[in-house]
Amino acid sequence: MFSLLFYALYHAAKIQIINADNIGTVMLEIKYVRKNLSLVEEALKNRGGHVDLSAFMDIEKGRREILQTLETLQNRRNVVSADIARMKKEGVNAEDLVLEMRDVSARVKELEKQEAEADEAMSRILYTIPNIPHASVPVGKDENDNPELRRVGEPPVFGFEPKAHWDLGEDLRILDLERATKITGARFPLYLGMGARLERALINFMLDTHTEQHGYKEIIPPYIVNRNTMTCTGQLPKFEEDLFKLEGLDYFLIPTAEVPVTNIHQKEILAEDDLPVKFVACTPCFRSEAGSYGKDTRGLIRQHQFNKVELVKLAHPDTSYDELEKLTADAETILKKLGLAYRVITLCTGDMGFSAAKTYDIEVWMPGQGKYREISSCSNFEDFQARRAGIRFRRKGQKGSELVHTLNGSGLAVGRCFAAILENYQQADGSVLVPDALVPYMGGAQRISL
RNA sequence: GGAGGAGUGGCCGAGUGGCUUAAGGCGGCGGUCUUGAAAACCGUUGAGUGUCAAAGCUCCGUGGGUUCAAAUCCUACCUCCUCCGCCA
Repeated sequence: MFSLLFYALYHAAKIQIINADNIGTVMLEIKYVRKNLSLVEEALKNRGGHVDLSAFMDIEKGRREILQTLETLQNRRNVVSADIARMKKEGVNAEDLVLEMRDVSARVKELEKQEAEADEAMSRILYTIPNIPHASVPVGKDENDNPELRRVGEPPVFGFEPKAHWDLGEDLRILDLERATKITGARFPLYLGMGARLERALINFMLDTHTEQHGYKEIIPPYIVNRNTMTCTGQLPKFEEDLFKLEGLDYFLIPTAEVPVTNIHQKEILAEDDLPVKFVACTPCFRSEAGSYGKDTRGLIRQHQFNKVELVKLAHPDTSYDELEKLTADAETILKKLGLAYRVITLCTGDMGFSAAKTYDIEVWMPGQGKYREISSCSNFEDFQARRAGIRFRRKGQKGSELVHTLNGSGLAVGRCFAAILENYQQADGSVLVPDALVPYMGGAQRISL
C-alpha cells in the first residue's frame, strides 16, 4: 500500500533519471521529484489534464511526520511490553508501566488512524493520476497529432463502388444487427451461418498463430472481475461509467482480456528467468461506450459486446520496449497473413490511454469508409499497472524485488477484423472471398456468397 | 441453500496470551568431501518500509475489537475442504 504513493512520482523522475543513466532507488527518485515538481506536472500536463501535486506532497509530508511519531511509540510499546512480561515472570510489580502503556497504546491507535486517513487521501489522488508518457512519445493534443510510423500493404482497387461491411453482411445474411436490437438493444452483434463461422475462424486462426508461432500461452480467464482487479489495470476508479457493472455486486464485465489476464500474477514475485511471461486470450469484451452516441452507429466498429484476441506480456524492465516492438509485430503478422493493408501510428501524449506510457495503434484499411480504422492498440504500461497489482520479479543473485513492466495489445479485435475482411475482399457480385490463410479454418470454403 | 472443518514463510507443518527476533522438515543457495556428480555433513535462506549502512516499524486469509501485550481471545467478511440438497 505504501509503495503506491510513489507511482506517479517515480515515473516522472524516471524520464530524467534515464537520461542521466542513473537508476536509483525509489526513495532517491521521490526526493528528486520533490525538487523537480514542475517537471513532473509538465509531463502530466502534456496529457491534457492538470494535476496539482502540491496538495499531494503536503499530505505526504504530514504522513511522514505522523509515521515518525507512530513508530517511536510503537517501539516504546514493544520494548516495555517485553519488560512487563519479564517483570511479571519474576513477580515484580509492573503496574506503573502498565499504566504508561495504556496511554501509549491509545496514542498509537490514534496515530494509526491518522496514518490510514493520510494513506487514503493520497491514494484517492494517486489512483486518478495517469501514467507518465515515455520520453520518446511525441507531445500532442489529440488524434490529429499522432505521427504515422509505417504503411504496409496496398489498399485494394475496386472496379465498382465498394460497399460498407454492414451492407455486405446483411445482404449475405451473415450479419443481422437489426434483429440483435430486438434481442438486447443497440450495438450488439448477431452473426449467422457463415458469418458466425468466419468469426470463429478468425479467432482460431489468431490464437493458433500466436500460440504456435509467437510463443504465447493460451488463457481463458473470467469474463467478470472484481473492483480491485479493475483498479489494478487502471480502468477504475476513474472510468467506471465505461463499464458494465453487475447489479447488487461489486463485479464488472471485462472491457478487454487485458484486465483478467494482466492480473493472473497479481501480488506475486516472479523469477527473472520466467520473463517475459506471454499470454494470449480471446474473450468477449463489454463496453458501455458512454459518450460515443452518434459515433459509428452502423456496423461492427463500435459495439457493446465484441470478441478480441489480446496479447499480454509481463516483461523485464530492461527490455520492455523491445517487447513492445515485438508485440506490435506479432499483431501485425495477423494482418499480413490476412492480406489486409494497414498503417501503424504512435499515439501522442494527448491521445494515450490513462495507464499507458507508450502506445502504437494499428489501423486497417476499410474500403467502405475509405480510411484506416483502429484494429489494435499496443501499449507498454511500464510499472504503472504492476505497481497497482503488485507484480514483481527478483533479479538473479540479488536481494529484494522489483516491479515488472506490463504490456498488451490486441491481436486483433475480431469484430473489426471481420468487417475489414468483408470490405477488402468483396467482389462485384456481392460475394466475399475468404483470405487464403483462413480457408483451412472455414472448412475449405473459399467464398462467402448467398 | 443447510451442517460441520480449515486458512501460518516457495512448499509441508508446529505454535491457543508475554525471550515467537514464527520450532522442525522439504526445496533453494553457499561450502566441505569427490575426477565430476550423488549421498552425507556444515552454514545460509520471507516480504515491505527505512538508512550511506544500520537501528527501528509493519506483515501469520481480510477488516474491526479486547488487552500493558494477539499468529494465539472475540467479531464480521473472504476463500478452500467435507457431508446433504439443488443444478449445466
